[in-house]
Amino acid sequence: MRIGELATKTGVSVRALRYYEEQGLLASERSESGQRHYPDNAAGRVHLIQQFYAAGISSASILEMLPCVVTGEASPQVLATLRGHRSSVVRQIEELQATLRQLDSVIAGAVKSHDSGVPCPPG
Amino acid sequence: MRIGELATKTGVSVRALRYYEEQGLLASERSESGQRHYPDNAAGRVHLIQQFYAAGISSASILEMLPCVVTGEASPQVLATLRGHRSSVVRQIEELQATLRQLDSVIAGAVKSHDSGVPCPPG
DNA sequence: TAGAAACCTGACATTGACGTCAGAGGTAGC
DNA sequence: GCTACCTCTGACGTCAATGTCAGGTTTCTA
Repeated sequence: MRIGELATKTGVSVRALRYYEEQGLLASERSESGQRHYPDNAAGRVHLIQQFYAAGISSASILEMLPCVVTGEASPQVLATLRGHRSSVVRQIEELQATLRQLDSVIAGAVKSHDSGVPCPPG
Repeated sequence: MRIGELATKTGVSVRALRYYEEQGLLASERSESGQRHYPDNAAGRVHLIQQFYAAGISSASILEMLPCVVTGEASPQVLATLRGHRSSVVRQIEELQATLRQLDSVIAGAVKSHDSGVPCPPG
């Protein structure tokens, strides 16, 4: 498929896909005229990249890990990187769960005070 | 306490604390000469701000929510904002958990293949 | 075979939470 | 009162993942 189709299929912009290629994260075959063509599994790859970005992992680190994610194998150095990111992800989850509890308690309190007619901010 | 002490106490840079004030997130009293002075509970406030930033919430949104987090009350509009952020946080947690599973499976596979002497990348 | 729509490269713009530097004034221990 | 360190404002720099625009080529559709 061409880049536009991959973009709509994944919900990622064309610009972003070109950027991924620039970073070495997403390969493409080129037609005679230079247009990019992607295999069907490219969408999965894009989702994987997005997932890592969402975890705050940089392009360079993703580049390091990607082949190992695909093949399921890793050198000791890459394994260390993977474990580092793993613990970072665990920390992030814990922080977000704390944030969630915080938000829940505020929401619960707010709903109650709204029931009793005491909104905030006043006005 | 002055800004430097608050910075070391919270692990947040002096620059960041000034930025929080600039955004209206963190108040301070000023001495005769213009230096900032913070009450003891400022550290807790800073941690709260950091927590929200970590959840991908913008300064403007934090500014909207903060008084309600403190007082435990919220107007209907703010309540909607809170709920929006809540579901965003839930999504983030789910995504991170998926990422965690992904990393774990790669790590498990990598450890196994390393045991059997097949590292990746080769070399 | 037009003409629209998609694609190309290249390059500058954006956003947000800070980093960093300059130049000047404040504060605390000796 | 000297010295070292802290703080002030203001302003420009940074970083990373895009947005956006220009100017040109390719591909699809009527």
